[in-house]
Amino acid sequence: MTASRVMNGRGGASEETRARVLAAAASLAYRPNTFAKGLKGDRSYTIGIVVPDIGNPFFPEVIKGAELAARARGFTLLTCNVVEDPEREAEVLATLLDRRVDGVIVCSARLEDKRLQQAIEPHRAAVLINRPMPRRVAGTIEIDFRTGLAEATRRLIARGRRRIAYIGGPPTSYSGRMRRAGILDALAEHGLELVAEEATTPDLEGGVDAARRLAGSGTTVDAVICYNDLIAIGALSVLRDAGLAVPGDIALLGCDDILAARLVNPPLSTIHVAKQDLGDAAMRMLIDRIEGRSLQHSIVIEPELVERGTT
Amino acid sequence: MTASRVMNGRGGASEETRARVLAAAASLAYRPNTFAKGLKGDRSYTIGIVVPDIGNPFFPEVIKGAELAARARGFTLLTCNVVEDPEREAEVLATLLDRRVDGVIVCSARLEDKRLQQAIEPHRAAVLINRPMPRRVAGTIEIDFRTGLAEATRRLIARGRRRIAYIGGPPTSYSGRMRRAGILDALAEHGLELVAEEATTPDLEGGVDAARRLAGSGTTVDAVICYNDLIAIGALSVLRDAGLAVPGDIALLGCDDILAARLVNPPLSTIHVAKQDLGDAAMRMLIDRIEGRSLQHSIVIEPELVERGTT
DNA sequence: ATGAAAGCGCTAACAT
DNA sequence: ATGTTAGCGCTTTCAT
Repeated sequence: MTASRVMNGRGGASEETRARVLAAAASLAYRPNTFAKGLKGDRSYTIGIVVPDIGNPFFPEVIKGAELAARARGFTLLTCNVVEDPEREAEVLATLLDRRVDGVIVCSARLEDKRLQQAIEPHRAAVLINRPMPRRVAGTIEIDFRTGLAEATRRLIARGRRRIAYIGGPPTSYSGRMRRAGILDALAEHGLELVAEEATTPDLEGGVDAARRLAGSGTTVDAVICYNDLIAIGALSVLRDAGLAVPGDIALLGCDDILAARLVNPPLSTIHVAKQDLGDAAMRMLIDRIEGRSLQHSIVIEPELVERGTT
Repeated sequence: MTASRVMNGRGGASEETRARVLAAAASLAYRPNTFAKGLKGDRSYTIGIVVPDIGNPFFPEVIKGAELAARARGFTLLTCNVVEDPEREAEVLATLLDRRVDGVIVCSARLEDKRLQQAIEPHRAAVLINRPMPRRVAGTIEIDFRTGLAEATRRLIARGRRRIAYIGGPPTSYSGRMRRAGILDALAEHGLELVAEEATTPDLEGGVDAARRLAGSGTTVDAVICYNDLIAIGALSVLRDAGLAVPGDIALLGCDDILAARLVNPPLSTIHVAKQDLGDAAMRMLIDRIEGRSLQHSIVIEPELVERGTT
């Protein structure tokens, strides 16, 4: 017991005893056993973070932000990759529960509402990124894509674009629906509608496929808005191969502002999201919830249009 | 005890008892306590993976490969980001030990040999990616950058390049030293030497800085080989801004073959590394070591030159 | 200031 | 086929 007190800096031990304990610990290369600590105590100082695909450059940045914030407060991160599969998401959330994590952050959850709520409720605390949820169940950090995309679409219209197409991402993505809604909002203000629409996987190949389908459909289009930058970059290569000028013939807009966006030619116009800040904010909110001070339930981050060479 | 037997599928329980236990477990939403399991047993079915920077697109791919392999065998991954700091690396390896992971994979370790060995030895099993180590201490997966870069340099020389510069990465990177050695090997075969050399951080900004220093030094150069693609892409933008033609005036070669490499303009010639395979191979080797069947100690993967538009 | 007892949830070893 | 005992390493509670 005395040793325990000394090792945890609880005081209540004479200076001499303290020194002896510390010396013994050092000579034995003592390290506390996390399992024993966790078995008794009700805290594991571990947090789970779930992302749809770590291979998508958006998420490592979020993880990085979250990890830095976690570490600063003495928490370790358990990163779980779901590979875009809702089943895996449920599975992973259960595993995290078994591991007695103190809380979970779920990025862009792919599970439908009811099952998501079921998977999350048993957790002591949770924060969702880009997905609404009753405050009792989870805190939320939302990027206001609806406003962001409405704004961007208005800009496109102001530049004379009328025949706008949308290439969407996973059907289960809440933020994807918001992006689409924002576009429709702006379009409606001008009595316009989407002239074409495709849905695809949120990666380069998905962009290539969708752009090909779009080109094959014969619909004339003067702007394409994409669910994310990866899709936009894939589409860009198809447009270029088809001999279309970007932005001369067709304007192109991505979303996320990943590293590659400014490297392609022409550099991709996109909607910038502060990815590390997102992870940082989520982690702070989660730790607040874990520690019982639930200051705020919902944070909304405004994304920012970055016009580069494709609009 | 009977419940334990049923839950672990150990048999030795009547069909009727089994059903009752399972029913009770379901109605209680029973989930085993990982800490209690871990406290008793000597296995946690958790593996730690340490990377220098999760923000560098190379590593998420490795993690993805490792995670897929781990999950297939019932292990969970603990991902740790070191942000290029050797101290953090030692710290993280100790934390992983506290968490009683069954083993660790360390990617491109930044710690110097002695401390690295000390940090790794107490672990039950370890595999290092791109760093040699005595077989008793850790298994290794190595990409043969020396041969790869020698080959690539020979190709550059064959194309008439003579004034070759190298922009290196972190001084503590073993694989960086191998890359450099490969270049020197090929150069020496033709009685050549490096005409200039810079070292920098392995990211876009590092590439920009180093290329500026190179340009400012006044040395004429007709080819630049870079530690990785990120540096090469940063350098590319500087060269372009300086009005230099790539590859007309200067050839440029990266390393890793990250996604962005084929997206820049002109597309970057680079040395392709099978990143997911790397993670997969490391995880298999680690699990073999954990389970006592240490089939092989060292795997060498040959990288492959991909010539695109910058050479 | 120090220590003894008990228990967290699980399983290996040993009965019955 | 089923149950009992004990102990993994730690901390909380209650003495001394």
